[in-house]
Amino acid sequence: MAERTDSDTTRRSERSRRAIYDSALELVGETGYGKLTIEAIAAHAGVGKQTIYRWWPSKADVLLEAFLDAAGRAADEGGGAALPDTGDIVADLRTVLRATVDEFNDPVFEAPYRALAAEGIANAGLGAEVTAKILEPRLRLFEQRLSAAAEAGQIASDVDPRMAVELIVAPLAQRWLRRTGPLDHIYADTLIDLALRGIGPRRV
Amino acid sequence: MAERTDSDTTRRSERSRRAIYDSALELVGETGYGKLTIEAIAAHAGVGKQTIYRWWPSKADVLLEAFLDAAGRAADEGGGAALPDTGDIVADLRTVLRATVDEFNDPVFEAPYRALAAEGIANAGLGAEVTAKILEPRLRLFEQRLSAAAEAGQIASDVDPRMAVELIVAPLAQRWLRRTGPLDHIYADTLIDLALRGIGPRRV
Amino acid sequence: MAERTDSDTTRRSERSRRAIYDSALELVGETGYGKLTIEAIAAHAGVGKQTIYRWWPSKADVLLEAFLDAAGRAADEGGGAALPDTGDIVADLRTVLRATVDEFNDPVFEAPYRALAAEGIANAGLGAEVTAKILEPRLRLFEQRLSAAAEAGQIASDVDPRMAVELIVAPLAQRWLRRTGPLDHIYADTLIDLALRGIGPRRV
Amino acid sequence: MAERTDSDTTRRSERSRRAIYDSALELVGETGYGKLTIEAIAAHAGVGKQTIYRWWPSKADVLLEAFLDAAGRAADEGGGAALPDTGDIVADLRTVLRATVDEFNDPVFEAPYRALAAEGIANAGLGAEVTAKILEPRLRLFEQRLSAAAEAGQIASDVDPRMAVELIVAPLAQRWLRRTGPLDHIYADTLIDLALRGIGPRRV
DNA sequence: CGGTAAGCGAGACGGTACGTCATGTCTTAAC
DNA sequence: GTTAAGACATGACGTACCGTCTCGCTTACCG
Repeated sequence: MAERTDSDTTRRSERSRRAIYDSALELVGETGYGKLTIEAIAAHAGVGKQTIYRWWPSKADVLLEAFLDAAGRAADEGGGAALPDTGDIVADLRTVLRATVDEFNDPVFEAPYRALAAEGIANAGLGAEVTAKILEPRLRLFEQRLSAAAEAGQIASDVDPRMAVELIVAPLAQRWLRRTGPLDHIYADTLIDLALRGIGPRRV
Repeated sequence: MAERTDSDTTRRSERSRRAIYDSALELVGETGYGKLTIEAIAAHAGVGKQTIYRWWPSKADVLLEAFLDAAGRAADEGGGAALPDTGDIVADLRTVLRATVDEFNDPVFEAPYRALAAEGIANAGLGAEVTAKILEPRLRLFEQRLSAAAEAGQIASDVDPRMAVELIVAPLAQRWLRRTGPLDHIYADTLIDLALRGIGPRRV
Repeated sequence: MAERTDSDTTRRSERSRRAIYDSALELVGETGYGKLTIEAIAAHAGVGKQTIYRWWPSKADVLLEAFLDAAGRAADEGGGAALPDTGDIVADLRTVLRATVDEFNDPVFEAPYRALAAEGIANAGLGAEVTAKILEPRLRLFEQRLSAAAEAGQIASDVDPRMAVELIVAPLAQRWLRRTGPLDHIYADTLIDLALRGIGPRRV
Repeated sequence: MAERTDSDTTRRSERSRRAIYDSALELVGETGYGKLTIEAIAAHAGVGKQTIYRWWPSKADVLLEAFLDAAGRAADEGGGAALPDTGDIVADLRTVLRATVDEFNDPVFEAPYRALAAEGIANAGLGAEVTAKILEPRLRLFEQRLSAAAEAGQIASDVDPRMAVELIVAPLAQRWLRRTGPLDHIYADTLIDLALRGIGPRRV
């Protein structure tokens, strides 16, 4: 992650990098992404501006790395990578989607991630990075869990797993991003139910 | 729409407003939202900066109104408001979602709308406006069409229409916003099929 | 004075002109000439900007007329035009120069006049007007009084009266304009004494 | 002079300062002080506006320093500080006052100095600076020369030297400032003669 | 005495400059 | 030889006034 440039990275100040990460996350929460300034990050971190420009190409990249760093730390502490697999796909999806809802409602997580999402939507380059480094890894976990469920006969086997993932995840993401409705555990449960059953006419 | 402020609006220059709308839409397509400048809009429109600041609180609002104005004109020309209702919900959804896909792939439409979406995601105030003025009206059309389909027995009648709409619309919107995959007619068709059937195990 | 333009002046609003004069003099005292604004004068006078632009070519001219108007009123009340002539030139000069010192120390008089003087120094056109309408009439009074004194043998008769006037008046004006020293009655008296005697060696 | 602020001045760009001085003097000559613009100075000097705002509080201060810098250079080249002392006070005063007249008639000198004088008259703060840095040093030279003349018996010894200086210098300065008459060598000579003799009745 | 044209208060307009802020590059001194 | 500090050229910000214009209204005059 750190080797964004080909400079000799060995002399890089670890202390400065940490301070920059912390400042970026703190300030984006306080002032919002639009008013987040490289100068403010540098000043708050007690660091020269050049130290930021030397290692990162834009403030979005600073924030992206800061976010990934924080997420990595959280993952190390918590369960980490894989989705739970109790054998019951519905129960497992509930666990995961409810946790996701809680994350989206946690300001500490939400502020930087929403900023990155918004910037990634506007800016294709950053968007590709955000997708590759944050979104896709997560979607792949869903794909794997759903494939396992299909093999276990709990999910239709003729469905493209990627499409299935999107059918479940997209409505929740959309509600969060566009703020089109409440985002709570009930919504997560209802969504899972609906995605599994479909909205077509009931076959007796 | 025009009465954003409570100033006497009667003296307002219609010519200037048109020029500002046109310039905003043109420039956002050329330079992107991030590099879109009030000064550039004013210069391109042959208008004083103050004329923009007098009537709009931010460049996002200029763009929002410009977009709504253009959309209104397009709607006046084209069919306009309601979704088609041929009696066949699947066929109608295909028509509409394929058209939506085409819109998302049309640079003239995409540039300003993507900018507004991104800005609305970062900025709750603008987001509420975008949602209320662009997104919700559209979602309501879907709700109405789906309710009619439910009465006709083409859709499950025990499903919250709003949830049903989201199940269909959100995956497409997310693909577009996050650029997580190709966005074409096949995707639209597949999505409709999947949303109707659900991803649960096939019941015989 | 009023016929600055060739417009029909008969329909001109006397009430507005008075209000503009008063506002100009009041505001120049409060904010200084540099920050004096046509818009502020108009707003304070409850008058449209155009009413000012219609009748005066610049804010300096507004102020000049306002000052002349006020000076004319003061002159009508007070003695008015001529310098005193008691037969004793020294006593008369003392009277007049002491009064001048008092005027220069009176903020109500000083603010607009200093502004006009400064502007007239920077701007030759206005300077000519100020000189012609304020300064010269006053200098001519001095010339006349000194000529009378010369005939009476109280002043050297081989001296150009204009030069004589300047020798007396300029040091006082200079002290006031450049603030190079205290400006009081003692200074006035000393100056008169010195100007009469000269600074050359005493001829026993 | 340069240490107007308490910022570390060591990093300051000498090249920029020179360019700003030159531009200020050139532009004030071309467009006059009223139309002199910080933006124009910056553009003409190839300098950012902020570089001017960083080091000077106002355009008047820029011009003051530019003028002092130019005057300092001129003084280094020419004779510089002291007034001539040939032993003949009248001859020396003629030399100096004629030179002063020539300076006042030289557009290169006149434009910035007149602007500073006018601005200093309107603005007490700048006026104090102008007086302290330009006017007073010059007046002190006159005082010294006149004191020497008094000791030599060429000037009345019972006259306050400061008053004597003003009696000679003020009329000339006023003629220049207020443009109340021609400013030439004859005027200078006449003025000196008159100031020495006084305008009182001739004592045989 | 009723129509009409001017002056009027109001304020939008295209501009220019203001003084501030942040950008990304650069130089310097200190560690 | 990277760092903190911060000056620099650049360029956009949002504001204040400029001088011009247009809008309805009021008011005097003139036919």
